[in-house]
Amino acid sequence: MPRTRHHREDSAGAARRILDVVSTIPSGHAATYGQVARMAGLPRRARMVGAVLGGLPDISPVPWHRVVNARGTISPRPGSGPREQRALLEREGVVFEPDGRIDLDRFGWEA
DNA sequence: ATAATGACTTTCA
DNA sequence: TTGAAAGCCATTA
Repeated sequence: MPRTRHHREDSAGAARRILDVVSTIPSGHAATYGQVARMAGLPRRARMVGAVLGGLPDISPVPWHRVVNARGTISPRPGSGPREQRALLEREGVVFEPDGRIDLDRFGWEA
């Protein structure tokens, strides 16, 4: 393993912890990127959570669809991802308001 | 080493 | 409540 002097850990370790947290989000609920980052011990790294999820293979056991942004909406991105995400969440009983947001007070994950 | 990016978040008018 | 701006940080170029 290459030594990256003065770092607490490598990105692989961080990614692993992020995915561990995401894997813990219960069906029918959603957590925010920032929340996942904090719970993974990586405060202020919401963007990294998005990057890690974006790197998941098409078929993955990780419930990536249960992660939304702080506004309670599905973060836009090119491709069919957003549509698929909403479908998966609705399939679990998560309700979307007409403005495309979900009520985090109701469906947010409280660990 | 500098600059641009982006599945983000917080602040402010 | 809303949109713009600024803040943030690892990754890429």
